[in-house]
Amino acid sequence: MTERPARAPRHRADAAYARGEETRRRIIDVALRLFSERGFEGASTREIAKAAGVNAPALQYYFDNKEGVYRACAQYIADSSAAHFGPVVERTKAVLADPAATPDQLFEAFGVMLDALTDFQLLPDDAEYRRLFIAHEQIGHAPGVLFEIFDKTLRPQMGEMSARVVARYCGMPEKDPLLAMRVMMLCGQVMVFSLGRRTMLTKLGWERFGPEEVATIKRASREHSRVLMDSWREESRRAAAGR
Amino acid sequence: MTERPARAPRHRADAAYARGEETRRRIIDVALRLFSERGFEGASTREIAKAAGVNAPALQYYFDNKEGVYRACAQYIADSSAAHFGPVVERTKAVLADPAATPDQLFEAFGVMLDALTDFQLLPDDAEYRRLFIAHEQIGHAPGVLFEIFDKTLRPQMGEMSARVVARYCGMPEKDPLLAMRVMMLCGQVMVFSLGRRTMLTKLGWERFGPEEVATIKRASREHSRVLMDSWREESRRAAAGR
DNA sequence: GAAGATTTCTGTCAACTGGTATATTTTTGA
DNA sequence: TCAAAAATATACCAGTTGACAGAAATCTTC
Repeated sequence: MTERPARAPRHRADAAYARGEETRRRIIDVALRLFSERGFEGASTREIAKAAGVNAPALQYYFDNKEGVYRACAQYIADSSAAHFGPVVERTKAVLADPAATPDQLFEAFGVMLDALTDFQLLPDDAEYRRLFIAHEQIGHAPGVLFEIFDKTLRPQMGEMSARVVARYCGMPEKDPLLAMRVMMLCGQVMVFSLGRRTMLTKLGWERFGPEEVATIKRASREHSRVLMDSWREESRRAAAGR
Repeated sequence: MTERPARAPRHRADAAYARGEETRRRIIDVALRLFSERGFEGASTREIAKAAGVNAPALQYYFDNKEGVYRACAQYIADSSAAHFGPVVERTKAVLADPAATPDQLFEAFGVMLDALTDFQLLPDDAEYRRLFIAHEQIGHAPGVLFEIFDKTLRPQMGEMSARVVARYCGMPEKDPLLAMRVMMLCGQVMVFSLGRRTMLTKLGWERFGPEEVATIKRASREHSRVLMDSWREESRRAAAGR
């Protein structure tokens, strides 16, 4: 492998030559939609270029190649996701830092994370694009760029926070593999609406996941979580007493 | 639209000319794998033909066109799925037909359905292909052939059976939309392992869903279902008493 | 206002796609 | 054994794809 040859100059993010940055954003916007709808291979560079109002070689110019365009889209999603979950994670962190946190506070912290997950997957307009984009990666039908980013930051954070908060609520050890699975299954109740979107909508006779539907899901998932977490708590208590 | 022109003769399923049936099966085998891995558009007819040891026009000969090949694959999955779930549905039907069925029997009937779902999605070797094939349809990245078939038979059957059995266990009306959502979320606990396969494996630090892992999931999902269904039952009882 | 960097455009390429027409070989049944 | 049916093979088509080279236009800076 030799060094990357001196090629066409990359664009500048300065205020100067701002036009480039503008079209760059426009390309990402359009590409995000098309990659989501048709997958990495299904979306053609020409189509992206046309929809963005530029011509084909512009993609090479701004992103080197098709995968570069995809990579930029993934980064965009990662950034917006981090912005969405950041505050929630901080909130949970604060609750966990308080050694006198009540069970209700602990449960509420988990509930807020669950709500954030629900909103993220079902509510906003661009949730649909995110969902599809992720789905394509999940079936290996696209470079796993977004997954890589997620696996490094967001997922571990969210995973650890929820595990810790549930562990403390139930009096279980934080590293228990059973705990991890249980937490996953709690999240699964919500995630299934996103991952199995089509199935869920037809089965429930819903048109879409509007605000009311999402509220219903949130309520149910909280109730279920409360019931299950209470039962785990009771179980831990009995185990501790019987020891 | 004029009538279909008299084209190349279709193959015969007789014992006579059995070789054709053989290669037909071989093509479906290979196509199933490739469609699952790369999606409808991602899998090229030439590649399928080559992997099946035939040449390109053979696909036209046996299945008219690419979508025909896909359709045959979907039908194959649908058939094998029906074979998998048929006995379970019958079993539940029998329990429901017994007016003296005990709560334990009712719960067990639901548990068996949940187990079947888990096995179906996680265990067998070709579960992976089925899963991916379905996933591609779920993101609209393939003709919705399999979904159509499923929506007509399997899904309504499984859905109605599980709803009825849970309703009777909990003393809820069968048509309650809340019930439908609750049952979905119960199934979601299991489905999330299949739909979000990659995420789940990395989060739990598992290599694959082997027999032990599946057993663990089954045990947990049954416990959760029992706890939740009991709580719903209690809720119905209270509602009936307080009325 | 010119030099130089940045951005956009035209034209072209080889590779691959699904599909077709048509010829050849194999198998069957009388 | 031999004609018809079935199965396989050869050669080709028009359309699309990602990528590239290089010219042209636009903007910054001095």
